[in-house]
Amino acid sequence: MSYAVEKQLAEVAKTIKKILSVAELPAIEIANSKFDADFALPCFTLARDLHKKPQEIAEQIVVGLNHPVIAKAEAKAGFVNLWLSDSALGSALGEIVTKPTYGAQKLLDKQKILIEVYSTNPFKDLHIGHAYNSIVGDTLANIFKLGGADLHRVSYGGDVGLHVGKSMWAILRYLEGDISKLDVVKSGDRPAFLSRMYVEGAGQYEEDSIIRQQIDVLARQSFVQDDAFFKQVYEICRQWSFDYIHKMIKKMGSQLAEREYWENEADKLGRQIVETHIGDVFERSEGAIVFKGETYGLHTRVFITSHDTTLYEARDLGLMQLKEQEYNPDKSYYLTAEEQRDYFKVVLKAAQLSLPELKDKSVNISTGTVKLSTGKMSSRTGKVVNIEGLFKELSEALKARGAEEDNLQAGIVGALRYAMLKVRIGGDIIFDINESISLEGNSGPYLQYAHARGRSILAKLADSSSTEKSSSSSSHPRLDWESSKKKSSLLTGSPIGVGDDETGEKTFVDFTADEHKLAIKVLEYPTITAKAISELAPHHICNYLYELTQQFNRFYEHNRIIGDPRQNQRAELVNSYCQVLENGLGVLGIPAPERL
RNA sequence: GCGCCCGUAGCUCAGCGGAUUAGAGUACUUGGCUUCGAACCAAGGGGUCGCAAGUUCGAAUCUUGCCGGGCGCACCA
Repeated sequence: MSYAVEKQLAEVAKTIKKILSVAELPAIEIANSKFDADFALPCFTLARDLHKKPQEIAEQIVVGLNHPVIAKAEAKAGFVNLWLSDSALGSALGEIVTKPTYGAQKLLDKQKILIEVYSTNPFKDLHIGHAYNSIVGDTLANIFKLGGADLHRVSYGGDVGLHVGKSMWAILRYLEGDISKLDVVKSGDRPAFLSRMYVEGAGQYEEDSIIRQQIDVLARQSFVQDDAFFKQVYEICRQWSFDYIHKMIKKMGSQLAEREYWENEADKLGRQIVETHIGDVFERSEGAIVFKGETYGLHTRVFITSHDTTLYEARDLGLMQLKEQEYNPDKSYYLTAEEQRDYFKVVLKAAQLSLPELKDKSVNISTGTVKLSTGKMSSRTGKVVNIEGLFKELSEALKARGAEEDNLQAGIVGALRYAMLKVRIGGDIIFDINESISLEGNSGPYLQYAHARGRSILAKLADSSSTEKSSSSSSHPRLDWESSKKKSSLLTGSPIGVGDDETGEKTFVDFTADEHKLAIKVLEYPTITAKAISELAPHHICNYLYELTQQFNRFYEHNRIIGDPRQNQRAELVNSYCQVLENGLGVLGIPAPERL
């Protein structure tokens, strides 16, 4: 995707190359915000090639540069500082309204990408770490999509193994052979019930060696499932879990996976892969089947235990194979916590050797650990925070601050997602519930508020213009003031808009300093999306949107929109701003309600 | 012990394919609502960018070595 500003700058770069008669030019950067300029060209690398001082080169460019896109150029400290002309700015802004997907890129065009958006274990509780992982997964999926990828969301559920044995042991004990006892558990209580059962089984496993043996038997049963009663109970409870997981995923503002893989189905395939490669990839050791990673600078891991059950390692191989068969993707992304980083390297190496057709399609992105700051929440519960408890806390805090009931959910999602997405993926994240629900400063609600504020101005304008005129209410109220004007050249949008051709009325004739600043910030969006896509870094979008809304709030503070002689132009500008903000929030999975 | 990740303002973090005068939020101090939403804006104090060398005209950013913290290293997921 090539946006107007990009094209304009490319033209300027061409001109500068001519002035210096060089073939290559460093990138024209967005100027540091502490300087007044829009863009800057550093001349330091040029200095080496041309054997001149950077400042001399900068001055040479300034003297020679005469381009309609550039209103002003200045040489300072080895940089050429550049200001965009009003006409260039105006035509670039027009794109935002005409392209609803403004910000989308083609960096990943035609790539088929698979991403595991959540990997949860049924039977166990969902805690804040699951929330973080799934929110990051969902947002990365949005970013891949923004990059033009053929994106597929999948998930993986651990429905076999020891943890299932632990849960099932406690559940079966509770039932005492009578499955109708499950009916007593009301649907709202099911997650808590399952969570209690798991905790009970896990506790007994540690304490009692006889129970441990019973649990081991049940764990094996989760694979084979040849006991009818076990199977019946297992399937009901697993369904309860998945219903709950789906509910929570949606509540966090994330999308469900289009294909949900279960360990159950990856198990057989995984075992088969391991067993057919004993000798060339895997080897027997102390009764288990292992992969010796030391040969490759990694460590040894067990794939099939000495009790002849598969481990996560083997099942992951099966999963990779399954994904390959069903999707044949170009890239397949796995999101894991950092403690799984080295684990994943081993599995990937084993996969590379035993399944060469996978090549290096699988990529692991590791996130840090979610830690709670020592707030009242962690001290009260004393342990990991259950995800529903988190929702409750967020909801109460928002209500206490006077949030409208209708938009409570939007606020919760905004606060939670933004708090988790605004920092770089990879490091540990210190989650402070009080800070995350704070409506002030660099927060989700700040952005949502700033959006609602802008929309409310536009709505007000739409109202006044529709009451003045015979009210033929448009389906797009926020563009109503447009109807009172002639079709603006902004909306037709000359492609490159260098302003040579001054035919027709321009919505943006000139810009005040404040308008110019806001406009430049709005137009920075595609540069940011490109960065977020290539680095897989949602936090760039967060930071940008925060700077954008800050810029808007400053503008709003000092400039009147309704009733000002420049009303129409400013409304257009606010509209562009709202559009970009809404687009950006959309990528983050944060709703942008018209009112809060 | 080996490997990976991380040390930037009191706290939470951006900035890291070097480049104009290290930035935000929060907390603290202060000013601004008869005008489009004050969940806002403006101003102030607060930093040996963990330490030390090296590369460079120039390093928070690259290299090396230390120090400090987290995680992983055989049958949990």
